[in-house]
Amino acid sequence: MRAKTKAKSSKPNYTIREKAYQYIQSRIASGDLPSGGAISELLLAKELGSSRTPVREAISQLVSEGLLEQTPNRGTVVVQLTREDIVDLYELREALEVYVIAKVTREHLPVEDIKRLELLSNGILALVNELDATGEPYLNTEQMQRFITADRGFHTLLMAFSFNPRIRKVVDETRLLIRIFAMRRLGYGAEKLRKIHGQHAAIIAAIVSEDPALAVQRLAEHIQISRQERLDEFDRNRRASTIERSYSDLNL
Amino acid sequence: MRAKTKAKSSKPNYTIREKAYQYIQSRIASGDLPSGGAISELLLAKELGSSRTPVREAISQLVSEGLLEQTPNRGTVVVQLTREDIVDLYELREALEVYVIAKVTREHLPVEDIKRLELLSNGILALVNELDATGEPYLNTEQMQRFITADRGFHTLLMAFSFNPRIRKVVDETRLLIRIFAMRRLGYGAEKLRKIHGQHAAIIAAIVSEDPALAVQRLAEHIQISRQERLDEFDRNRRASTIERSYSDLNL
DNA sequence: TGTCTACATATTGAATACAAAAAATCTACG
DNA sequence: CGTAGATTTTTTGTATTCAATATGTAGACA
Repeated sequence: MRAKTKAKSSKPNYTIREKAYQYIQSRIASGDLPSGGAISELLLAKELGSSRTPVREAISQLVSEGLLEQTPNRGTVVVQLTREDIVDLYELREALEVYVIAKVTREHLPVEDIKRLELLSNGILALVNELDATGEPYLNTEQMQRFITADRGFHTLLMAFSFNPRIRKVVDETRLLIRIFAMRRLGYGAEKLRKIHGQHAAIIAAIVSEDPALAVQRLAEHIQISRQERLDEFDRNRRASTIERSYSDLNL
Repeated sequence: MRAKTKAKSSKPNYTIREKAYQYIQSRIASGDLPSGGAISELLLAKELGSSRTPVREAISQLVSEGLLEQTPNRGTVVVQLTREDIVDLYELREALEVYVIAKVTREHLPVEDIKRLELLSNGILALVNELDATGEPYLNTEQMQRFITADRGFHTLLMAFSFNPRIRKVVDETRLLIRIFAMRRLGYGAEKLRKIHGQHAAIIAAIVSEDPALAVQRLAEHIQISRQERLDEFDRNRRASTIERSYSDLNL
């Protein structure tokens, strides 16, 4: 097995630039800065109590990571994913995750690593039990947060086993974009959670039985299901906002 | 088939920042700024006749693209790929290219697109003929350039058929890094060219016969062979520079 | 001679100032 | 009224200045 990769990304970074980066990203993630909304360097600088310079640099970075979009001499806006963007992002994810799981499965993953995957997977099962116990139909916000952490952790850990920081970085950025812009997922019920847990468990089983083709097939399917959900959501939102717009058109 | 994607990346960009970006990148690509060498904002600004500001922004972008490496309050250096970096980069390429060729092959590529691939592939064959005709054992610089163009074009075109600009971007950046830092390939002879052409032709054949698995296998092998060459080259260089260093150590 | 501290120098990070371009507003004219 | 053009305002792009941090060096002292 490959040695643990050098930790070159250890940047405590007390720079204002980094603070600006965190600040802007969190405001995008929270939906505070809406998709398609304009970004004002001056305003952000004021809010941060800094000059425009570090804000500009943070914006540059966010542009290169795909969260913002810039047109010269015009300005910067929060990216607005199209339907095709979602498809493209999921393809990218699928290509890389599938590659990694094939590699990982071929290379005989240590038992303790399998255990860690199962732990994360069981976190989802725990949420199912909570729902069953309380009788609530859907996850509340805090539980939803735990679900996202567990689900994300599962995939992140799987990617970590590739020992390829570059693949990891691309997948992380891809997942970030999807999460921020194509995911307002609400109302996860016990049934859906059970399905997802089942998929994760099936993937782990395929890894344990050292069947790369099966692992690939199951992970690909898992991702494609997730993709379809995002697309359905996107279509629903678009239909909704189109209707909304029609109404406001009538008001003119 | 998917519609042609919107051309959002059309930036003529007369900004100094963009000039600085081009300038620095070309100096890295030419080997003028050596791997591991320090980057001076002030010096580059002077050379460009500009201030540090646009240079800084260009540097930021190059950092995010992986050509430069930055440590806060210390400075910026041209990235120096390790052996593992090369392995990682080739894995990334393989994951994405393999995914794309599978997709493309399944989707029945139009004849004219196949023709375009063949055209590029034949460009390599033409070089073989030139070598045979002139009796030269190896490609000269100009021919080498044409080979790189043809070889790169083949893969780029293949990726273009995916109609996924995000995958294309990642592959492009990956290939750029490999080309700049892990490729000082010289002395390509007729035999090597024939092999590469054969591999390309075999890949095209697999696409034509609409056999995704075969196409995948052949492309993967093609990439892995290239990877091995880079690694061998890397090891040779390292051995050479190690010996060199031993000598200079003796001189102390 | 070796090491530690103080000072000098260089370089990055950030703030401010200025210029140029685009957007918004206003005005004159049809 | 509406529109074309001019003017004002805003915003981006660039230059310059200032501050903080790190590096290099010289000299004092053990």
